Formats: sequence, C-alpha cells, structure tokens
Amino acid sequence: MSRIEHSDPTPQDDAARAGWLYYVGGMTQDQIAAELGISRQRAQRLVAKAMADGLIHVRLNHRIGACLDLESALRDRFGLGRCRVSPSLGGADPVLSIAPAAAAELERVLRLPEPLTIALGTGRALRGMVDAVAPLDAAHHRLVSLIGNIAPDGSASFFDVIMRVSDKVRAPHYPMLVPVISPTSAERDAFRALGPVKRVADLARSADVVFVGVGQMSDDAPLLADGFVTRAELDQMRAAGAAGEVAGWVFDSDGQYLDVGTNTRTGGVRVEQKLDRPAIGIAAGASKVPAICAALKSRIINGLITDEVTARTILAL
Amino acid sequence: MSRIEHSDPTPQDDAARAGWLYYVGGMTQDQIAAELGISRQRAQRLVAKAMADGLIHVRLNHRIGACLDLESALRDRFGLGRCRVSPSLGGADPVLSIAPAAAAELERVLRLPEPLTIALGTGRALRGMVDAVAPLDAAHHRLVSLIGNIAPDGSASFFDVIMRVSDKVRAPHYPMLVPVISPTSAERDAFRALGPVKRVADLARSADVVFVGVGQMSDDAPLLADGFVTRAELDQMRAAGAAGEVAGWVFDSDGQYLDVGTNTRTGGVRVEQKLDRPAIGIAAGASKVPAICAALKSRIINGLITDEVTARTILAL
DNA sequence: CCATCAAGCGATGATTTGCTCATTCGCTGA
DNA sequence: TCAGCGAATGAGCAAATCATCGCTTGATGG
Repeated sequence: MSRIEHSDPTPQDDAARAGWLYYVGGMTQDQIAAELGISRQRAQRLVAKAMADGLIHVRLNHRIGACLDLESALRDRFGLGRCRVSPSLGGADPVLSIAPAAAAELERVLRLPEPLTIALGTGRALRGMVDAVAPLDAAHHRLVSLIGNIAPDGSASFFDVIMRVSDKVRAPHYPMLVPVISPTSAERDAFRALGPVKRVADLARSADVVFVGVGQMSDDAPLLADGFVTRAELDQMRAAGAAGEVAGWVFDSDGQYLDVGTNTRTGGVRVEQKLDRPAIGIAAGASKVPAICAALKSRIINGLITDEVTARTILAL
Repeated sequence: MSRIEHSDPTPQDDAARAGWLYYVGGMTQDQIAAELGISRQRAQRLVAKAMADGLIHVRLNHRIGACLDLESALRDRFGLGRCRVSPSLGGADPVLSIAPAAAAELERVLRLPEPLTIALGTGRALRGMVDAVAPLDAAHHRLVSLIGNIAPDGSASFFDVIMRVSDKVRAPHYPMLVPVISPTSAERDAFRALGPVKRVADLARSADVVFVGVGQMSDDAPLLADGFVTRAELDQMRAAGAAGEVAGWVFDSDGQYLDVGTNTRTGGVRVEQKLDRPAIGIAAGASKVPAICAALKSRIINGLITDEVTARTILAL
C-alpha cells in the first residue's frame, strides 16, 4: 500500500474528493462525512471550499431557444461571425452569466491545433472568463496582451488576466510592459520605442484572434473606477462624443476612435476596425449597451458574447 | 419584441433556464420561482428535470493526488498509453464515477482535427460515457461499432451507444447489423459474408482508436445478464478458463482468446492483442478486476479508464 | 513559561430542499 | 355532454443544508 500512497492528500485533494462525492456522486453531506470519516460540518466546509476554489465546474448543455433566436438576430443585424447569448441571471452581476460562454469560446480557440497568436484585453468580463476556463494544454499558442499592464498606482494587477490564463493552459504569454495610460504622449512614445515593447505590440497587431471587453463611458466607466482616467478627462472625452472603449481606446457612438483625451497617451495596441480576423467582444450589462452598439457598428468587434437582456436591449435600438 | 420571440419556450428550455439560475447563478428555488413567475414546487421540478435530462454537466477540475499516483503506477506496470483513475463514489455504481473521465477522453479524441475512425463497443460503462459527453461537432470522424447490434430478443437496444454518441456529435456512424451472438457458427458466417457487414467490419478493424468496456465472466457477467449467453454456456467457458470478455469475445486469465463456447458464434470484430493504435478499456468494479487484468496483460487494451478502488485492487495483485 | 491570537472545529437554529399525497386540469372516447 | 384517466400542480412535512457562535488547539512572541 505504501508503495502506492506517494503523497498525503492536500487540503485541496480533500475538497476535490468531497466535491466529487457531492456533485457527481449525488451523496448527502452525512454520507460523505461517513465515507471520509469526518464530521458533517467538515464535509460541508470541504464541499463549499471545492466550489469556492473553482474545483467544480458546472456547465449548461442546452441552448435555450430564446437565446438562439437572439444570437441569429444579432448575427444578421451586425454581420457577426461568432455570437453567443447566455441566459441572464436575474439581478446578479451579468459578468457571471457570460463567463461560462466566454470560457467555452476561448477553450474552443485554444483547442485548435494550428499555432495561433491570441490577443487579450483586460477587465472584469475577461477576468470572469479566465476564471471559468478549464485547465488544458495549449502550449502551441501564444497569448499576447493588447493593453499595458502598469496601473497608475504602479501595480501590475491588470497583468492578471493574461498571466492566469497562460498559467492554466501552459501557453507562453507576452505581457505589454507599459503603463495602460501614460501621463504624457511623449512618455507613451518613449515606451513604444523600446524594442521589447515594439515586438509585443507587433505580435498583438498580428494576432489571429482577439478577445476584448467593452467599457462604457458613463459615470460607472471602468476606466474611471480603476483610476485610469480622471473625472475631468472622462467629461472632456464625453463632450467630444465618447461612447465606449475597447482596450483603453475610446470611440464615439459610431465606433470611430477619438483623437482627444487619453487616446493620445494610451500605451497598448488599438483594435482596428473591420479586422479580417475574429475580434470578439465579451460584455454584458445595461450601461454597456451604447458602447457595445458603437463597437459593433464600426466593426471594432466582429463577434460578441453577451447575455439575454443585453442582447434584447441592443436589438431594441 | 415579437420580431425576436420566434418560438415559445419548450419544457426543456424552461428546465435549462431554471437549472442555469440554480447551478450557475447560485439562486435559491424561491428566487427562481419569483424570477420566472412560477411556484416554488414548479421551480424545484424544473431544476430536478434539468439534472435528470443531463442538461447540467458537472466536472471536477482537480486531479486528486492519490489518483494520479495510481495512474502512473498502472502506466508503469502495464505499459499503458492513456490511463485515467477517477475517485470512487462510495457504494454507488462505479460506472457513475468513471463516466465523466471516459467522456472527457472521448471528447479529446473527437476534437482532434484529422479525420479518425473511432470504434466503439457497448455495455453499461460505454453507455455512461456517451450520456456524459457534451454535444460538439465532430462530423469529420467516423464512428463504427465493433459489436453486432441485434440482441437475442431481436431488439436493437445495443445500437444505442453508437447511435446516441453520433447523434450528439453529428458524426456519421456505422452500426454492425448482425446478431451479437448468432445461434450457430454457420449463421454467423453467413452474416459475415454480406457485403455491408464486411465493409463495416473492415472499417472497425482499421479503426484509429478503440473504446471498449470489459466484461467479467463471474455470475454477474453482463453477457449473462443481458441474455447473450446461457448459464450453461457461461459455465462451459469458465471451465475452459474464461476470465473476461471484450466486445463479446471471451478470453482467459492470460488474455488469450478462447476457441470454445460463444466465441465461435460471435458476430462482431475482435479487438486484437497488441494493437498499435489506442484501445482504451473503460471499466470499474470489484468483479471486473480479473477480466481487466487479463485484458491488460495480453494488451487487448493498452489504455484504461477506471476508478480508484478498482485501480488499487488491480495493483494489489 | 505563559499570554495572545488566529485558525479550525463542532453545535445550534434558521433556511432551503426533496418528497408524498390529495386535488385539479385537460384530454379522450363513449 | 360527461365520465374516466393520466399528467401536472400545490400544500405540507421531513430531511438536508447553511450561517453563526463559542470553544479548542496550536503557533508565536514576549
């Protein structure tokens, strides 16, 4: 026996086992407690931990008719390639509802056999997506960041999305080591002139697939909440017609990029309009609707993963 | 609005939506009832239906250390290619515990880009596997049955495994339209001489991957339970050393096929020993251990998906 | 060596869920 | 038209689950 038992079970092992028995085996927590020789409370905690640690993945294997209808309506209206509509989750954060669908789409791309360069933006939706991705081996692809990873406070937390996903799927990753938005155009240009930055930017521009979130420019703008722009800058860009933002680059309600405000100092790579490769927007929520519409209109994105109510609102316009 | 609402929600749509809100959204049944404007009991029934219909798939995203250890031990001992060990589910049917792992392996194969011929056996374990596969598009592969699909009572229920999986993944399928076991060798040979049967058999023999269950020859033998062999035939073959069976073909404890009993009348294609392509056995349960060991020993199978206690028992021998 | 503190544990009460049963609804055939 | 019948519904209840609380235990630092 000791020949086989190479290692003591880690806490995660225990949690995984309890979660397995509970969710797959359909056992009650009492039964699990008896099986593993622990108290029910402990069993309960292990099951909860398994869920909290993301050890248990739940997916819906049925396309709800209403969502399929919305997908084809969106596809027709905006000439989309990929389009996915998830059922909404009542009042909960819409990010939660689109994360599994977004993860499934990313996994689909990662499983393609030919080596691809996959460009990723950042934001809550993308973060939700990578948290929902199942570990798999995609070492033949390259993951490249579209956006700088240095926040105004100097932290590199926005690095997270690409780092986490590359960790999960064992793919090499190329973060863009520049400020998301530099204090001055000159400083931005100085960063851009650096060899390594240039190479990552070229890689990002040549990406075979692009995944981005879409930011709104209303008072709850992610750029503002995360401290990338000041309220004055936000107001200035709104006065100039700003309706939304992709990878930090602000555009108007027709999806045309502006030449004012932070757009003169944004460090990352801009997702060009009418890209001939998939550029998939991952976004949901009432306040994002104008931004999503604008991005779709000028084909900054040519694919969309959203939720039911957002899809309905977009189509109602 | 009516422009969008093309179709009324089906009962499955409702179940899927309730299951989504419950499992993905983490809402209580009361909340779901309020959200959908139905009674709590109805919400409860929809959630249960979603689970029963297999609309909700749960997978464990963590390899438990003990199982990994067993996998490498099995790989070393029997020189296996693919090997997967799932945690056991207490007293429950071991088929339930291996079905997700088996499904994941089949999905991996189905997602390979080059067109493959995939041969499938039948049995409870295979049936569990196909029930757990997620729908995906694998139209470039061919699914071929190793085993006849006509049961002694004339029903074609054994057709189920390959039909269901081909339905789920939209792959063309080639059932073998012969009795599993014919009453006489002559009749078996007559079937074999038929052109269509010959072509399916040739296809099966040339398969790039093989998935089979492993049957025991003890009193709970699947062949006996399903009425393919009589007790007298079972006893006769046991007297001749029968230890197990793959795709209806009986072998002894060294994994050598016998020349007696029903083996002279079995209709399907025999999985040859030491195949140079993957031949993956999907089997778990204490009573199957001798059969699995025998099949591994002579390399009728060169891959194994089983559960923890079965793996331990195999290695203890 | 002892005081302090944090982490984990088991118990308890509140909430949520699964199940049974009587009833109703809708359909079919006389 | 209406009786018969099966499926679906909702009420009620027992079981299961979850959240909170005080306690133990073991580590840390004075």
